[in-house]
Order: sequence, then structure tokens, then C-alpha cells
Amino acid sequence: MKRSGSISQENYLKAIFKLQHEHGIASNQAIAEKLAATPAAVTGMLHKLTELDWIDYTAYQGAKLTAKGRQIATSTIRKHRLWEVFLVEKLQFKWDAVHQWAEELEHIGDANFTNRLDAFLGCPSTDPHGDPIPDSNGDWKGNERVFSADALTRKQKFTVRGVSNSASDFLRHLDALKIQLGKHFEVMDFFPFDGSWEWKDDQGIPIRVSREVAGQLLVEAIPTNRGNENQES
Amino acid sequence: MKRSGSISQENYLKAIFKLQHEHGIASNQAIAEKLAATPAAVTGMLHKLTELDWIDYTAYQGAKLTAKGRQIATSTIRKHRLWEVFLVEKLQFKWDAVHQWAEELEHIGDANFTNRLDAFLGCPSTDPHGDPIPDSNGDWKGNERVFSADALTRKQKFTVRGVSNSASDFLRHLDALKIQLGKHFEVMDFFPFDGSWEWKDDQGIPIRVSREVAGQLLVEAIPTNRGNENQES
DNA sequence: ATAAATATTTAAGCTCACCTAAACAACTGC
DNA sequence: GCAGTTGTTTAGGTGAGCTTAAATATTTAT
Ligand SMILES: [Mn+2]
Ligand SMILES: [Mn+2]
Ligand SMILES: [Mn+2]
Ligand SMILES: [Mn+2]
Repeated sequence: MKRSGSISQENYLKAIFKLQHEHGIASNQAIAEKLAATPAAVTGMLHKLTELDWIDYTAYQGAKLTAKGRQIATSTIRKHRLWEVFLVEKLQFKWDAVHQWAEELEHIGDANFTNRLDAFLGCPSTDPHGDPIPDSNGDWKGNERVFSADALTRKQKFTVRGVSNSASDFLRHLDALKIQLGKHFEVMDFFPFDGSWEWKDDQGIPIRVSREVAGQLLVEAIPTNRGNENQES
Repeated sequence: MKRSGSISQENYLKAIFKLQHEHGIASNQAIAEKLAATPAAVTGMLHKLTELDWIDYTAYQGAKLTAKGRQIATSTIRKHRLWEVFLVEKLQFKWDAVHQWAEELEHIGDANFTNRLDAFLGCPSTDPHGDPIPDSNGDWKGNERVFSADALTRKQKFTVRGVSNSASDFLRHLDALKIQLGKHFEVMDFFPFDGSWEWKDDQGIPIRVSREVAGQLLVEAIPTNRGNENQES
């Protein structure tokens, strides 16, 4: 089996997929920004993707994926995230170094290839940044209990579940703070002056976290034993 | 670190590298055949590679790699063969299915990436087809004791070491004959009529091997205990 | 409602890597 | 040595995916 679309086409579909989730529709400008291209280039490609029936596109309105377009987009995202797991788990890359390579690897391999990679990696459900990995049908279960760390409240215990920004400098900053996915913390204090926090980790070691960091960190609250609000059976 | 050359350029360097080994120089026509392109396309690319100082090229004469060109070529071959090992050993692909994917994967990753992949695979010295894997300096030790199976002699015991043709249909034919790399055989008979052979494997099971198969199979003789000709200390 | 600002499309042109067809150079046979 | 064959290069052109600049559509502000 060959690649569904060209590398460029797959990148467009991926961008449209993500923008559609955020804004309901992908505007020309937003696509252009995400792909570091000019709006003129985007218009041209949107025409081509419309021809291929991978998007529905109305001039001046924006683009939405068709079923086939969505399938290609999610399969590309699946490959991207599986390769990132491979690079971290098997090749020992740091989590801030894998995106650039995954951006190339995601365009290689068919469904059979991807399923073998998936099996080899033990069918992981999230990538090294906490993002969910779609299954071969393009479906995945998001964790609804995850929310941005800037919405935490005092005394709350929580687990770090992901990042909403995968930029290298942010990830390296988290390394410096010894903040890793899966690690447990408790909110000690919040400082309205600058929006910063004091948390303490499972060893009782305190850290200071800026508003910028908390705003891009995804966490899941740990229900307290006595507190029983919003508990799922 | 980014890719040394474009994908197309790397494919040209790889082709020139192999042709140079076979014929001392890479002719326009031979390159064109290997890359399934027209001679006119090759001339154009040879000009570009000359500009980049990756080849020495004299019009109407042919191309030879410079030191830098050789470095890029061997590093691409290294990546190709390491990925083939990965696909067979880790993703359980059959040896006739890996070349197509390696042809794409070989263009991804820098030296650090490749060295990590190499380490993860346990620094293999040959790929699934018995071809040697260059080290990070582009050097490798060929096995001089390897020769084509059609030069075997009666009663000779030998080990299958590689194939000089990696085409899928040939590899699948070897699978059907249960001929695998590393397997031991003994020559039972040779039939000059059609150039075919009878061999028997380490279980004593006899197989018939055609001239076409023997001519593309690489083997290494197993020295007999009493015979001591050409023995290295 | 209209003017200004913003977003999008069209127009023209670029680079890369390829193609075909024609011109040209280099070998080959005698 | 010259004709014919083979191999190579040049000339002209294509398509994908870009660019900038100009034209046009849409949205926002007054
Ligand atoms: Mn990524
Ligand atoms: Mn990509
Ligand atoms: Mn191969
Ligand atoms: Mn290749």
C-alpha cells in the first residue's frame, strides 16, 4: 500500500484536523500559520484537497475534513505519536527532541506497518507528551478529567498528565523543574500577584511554578479519600 | 542536524557509490537505469552534485564520489540497512518486504539518530540480506570468504551468507526452498545439463536448486576438519 | 451605511526534479 | 578514416508546491 496523499497534503490534513477541533472550521490564515506557508499557497492546496474529496471547502469560509480526509489525518497523527513513543522508549531520546523526527516519520508506512509498530510498542495509549494515540480506526478516548493546571485549587493533589505546548524550550524547562508526566504533586499555595504557584512533589520537595508553566500543563485531580464529589463508579 | 542532501540527491549518491564499486566509475546510463530515470535527468543532477562538490564529473566520462559524497552515500546505506534490521527483527516483517520501506526511512535522521538506532539493534554487522552495515565512519569489513554458490564443488559444506539479488520474488522463492541466512548445507550433486544442484541441509533433507538460484546466492565454505588448505590462524 | 481594516483569492513567477525530442560526442567495425 | 551505432548533453517543457504583489471579498468600526 502506498501513502494516501503527498507529504504536503498529509500535513495540510493534519493541520485542518487540529484547527477544526479548536474552532469548528479551519481558516485559511490559521492553516497558513500552522504550516509556515503563505495564505496564497494555502488557497491553492485547498483547491487540490477539495478535488480529491478530502475536504469540504467554501471560498472565504474555510475548510472541514470529509470522512476520507479525517481518516488520512488521524492515521498520520497516529503514526506521528507512535514514532514519538518509539524514539523516547526505544532510542532514549528526550521528549523535547522527538517531534522534529516524528514530523518526517509520520509520512512513512501503511496501515499494516503502523499496526506492527503499535504492537511492538505495546499499544501505548498516549505519546510522550500525554497526547492520545488514535487507534487504527482513527478513534481514541480522551481523558475528560484532564484540565489545565492554572485551574487548580489550594490543597488539591493531582497528577501531571500532559502538556498543551510541545515546544522544546518549554519541555526542557519542565525537565529543569523535574516535572514529568505521571508525577504526583499537591498545591501548597497560589500567588495572585504574578499567578505563580507553590507545589510539592511526592517526596515533599517544594517547587515554584510560574503562570506561564501552569497555563500549559495538563493535570488530573486525585480524588481525596474523604472528599467524594464528582466520583465516577 | 538536517539531512545532508535532498532525498533525490541522496539516492543519486547511493547509486553512484554502488556503480563505482562495480565498474570504477558511474556512467550516466547505469545511473539512469538504477534510478529509473532518463539519461537527461541524470545529466542535470550530475551537474548539481558537481556544484555541491559531492562528485567529480567529466562530461561524457561519468561520475565518481568525492570524500564528502562518499560520506553521505555510506551514511545513507548505513541507515537503509539498519532500518531493514529493525523491520525484520522488531516489527517481524519478512525479508522480502523491508526494502521498500527502508528506501524511505534511509532519508530520515542524523548521525546521532542513526547511532541510537544502531545501539538499540545491538550494532548488527549485516542486514537481513547479508549485506554489511557501514559503521559511522562509512567503513565496514566485507567477508572475503563469501562467494557465489554457483562456484561450489561437490561434497563441500557451506553456510548461506547472503543474496546478490534482493528482489522480492527471489527472496520469496528462497523462503519456499527453506533457504535462510546462516543455514548450513552440503553439496550432494551438480547437474551440468541445466546447471542445477542437489544440496542437503543440516537435517539431511535434500533440496534441488536451479542455476538461477545458485547464481544469486552468496555462501561461505565450512572448512573440513581433516582438510587444511587456506586456513587462517 | 460607509470607510477602514483584515482576510482571501488571483496572477505571475520561482525552484526542484523530472520528461521528450533533437543535437552532438564517442566509440565500433571494417 | 569514415559510417553507423551508442551514449550523452542540450533545449524546451511539465507539475507540485511554493513565493510576492495586486485585486477582491468580508468583517469591523464609526
Ligand atoms: Mn509531535
Ligand atoms: Mn509532517
Ligand atoms: Mn534494501
Ligand atoms: Mn532512497
